[in-house]
Amino acid sequence: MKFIRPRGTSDILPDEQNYWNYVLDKAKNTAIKFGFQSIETPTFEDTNLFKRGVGEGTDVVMKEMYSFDDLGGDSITLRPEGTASVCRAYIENGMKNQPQPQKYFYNASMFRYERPQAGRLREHHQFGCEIIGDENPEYDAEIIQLGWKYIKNLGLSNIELKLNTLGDSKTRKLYLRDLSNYYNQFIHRLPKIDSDRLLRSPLRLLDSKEIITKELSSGAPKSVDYLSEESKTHWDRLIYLLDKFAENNEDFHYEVDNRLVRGLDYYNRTVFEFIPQNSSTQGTILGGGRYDPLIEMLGGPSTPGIGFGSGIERMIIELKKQKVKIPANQTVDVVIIHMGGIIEDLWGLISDLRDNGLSTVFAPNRSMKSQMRYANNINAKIAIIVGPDEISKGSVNIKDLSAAGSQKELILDSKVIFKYIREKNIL
RNA sequence: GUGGAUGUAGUGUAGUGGUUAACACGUCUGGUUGUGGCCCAGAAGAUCGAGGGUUCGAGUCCCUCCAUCCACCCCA
Repeated sequence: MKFIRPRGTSDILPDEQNYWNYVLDKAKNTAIKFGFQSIETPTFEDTNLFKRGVGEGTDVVMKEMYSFDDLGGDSITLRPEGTASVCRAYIENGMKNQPQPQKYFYNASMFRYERPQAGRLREHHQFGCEIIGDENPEYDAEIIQLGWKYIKNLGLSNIELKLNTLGDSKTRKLYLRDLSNYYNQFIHRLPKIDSDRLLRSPLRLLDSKEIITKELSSGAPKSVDYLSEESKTHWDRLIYLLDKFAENNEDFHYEVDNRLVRGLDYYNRTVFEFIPQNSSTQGTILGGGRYDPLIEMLGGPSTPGIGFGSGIERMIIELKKQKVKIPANQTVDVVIIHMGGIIEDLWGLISDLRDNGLSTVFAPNRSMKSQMRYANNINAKIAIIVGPDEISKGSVNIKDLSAAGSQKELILDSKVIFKYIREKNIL
């Protein structure tokens, strides 16, 4: 019986870690520059949190949740997304008593029972950012700038930013009604997929891939025309702010796409996505929007919020596709090559080396040639060679593995060894 | 959940019904006594994704399952 990992999960092996470290470093550092703070919430939550927050009618809740009853009989769900949990934490911990708005970032596994594909997993990792407690469009602009800056700091290019507004809940109902009515006129011409969807979520028809629907969609009512006075002001202001931002950042571009829809119920007003040009269908690298009704829906005080989630795995796929140069994995600094069963005489030295910041390992107990090969194969920078001869003399041989024939005998004294390494500038 | 493609050592591949499944990279061991990278030699490593079936005989054909990939759906 062989075990294999569950479908749609992945092992992130040491060779891949430089990508993960790179992406997460850029993500965190960028968010910190924008004044965001790290937050962590549990991997699983009360199932109702997601039903209530994400929306009973959404695909995510209806057919993609990892839900189960725990031994106490409570229904538990592995989080399918991050925002609901963060908002729950905001409410539960009384974060409204902290300076507003609160700005959080997190990196966490998300779980959705989906049919796996490249860039779509059952467990994937999201770096997410949220601004909670201020409804002004300046923060819409800020979160978009943060997303953009993050992607830019990663060294990615040719990423499109798409932007839309869904209006607020009142005008949205009106809009949805008119949108449904519009498509209903053509119900007999719609492909079955879309006539089905029309009942569930009419917004979806706007970004349908069916040719007929696409044609019909060009004449469909636009959400921008249904904005309330406030939402219109909000939207216009956001556009103005982004245009201003673009004046100082030449490579910042956005495109208003009134077919852009997002799948979670809590979104209102601003929604946006960053999508690599000529990407496949699993292309969205970062997506988010405003969710003003959410906290109240979860039983908290009426509190606006806006945020985004970005898929780490998708970022890495794109980094590889664009051949962005990533720093290599950290390698070992010093390998101790030892003969004659005297390794225990070197533990003091090994300890000193580590305490002074050098990653140090001893070679496996094999022939010297094999130990040297080992040092080479793990890309170590320095070999320190000690056998019975050196022990009796109280010395070591130290060798710079990047240069041929650079071996030097030193006395077995960590200070002398550090001095030599520093002077020779080997590391 | 729907449709399609694929599945051979750790990785990448060859093998297109017939003896002990091949090659490259990687790993390990050697190339005389304690010195890596190049080179040379050798070894280990695959019940050919799993289980059934057809056949005298299957990695090769058929079925089921599993997994990966692609499209849909959905989303990060």
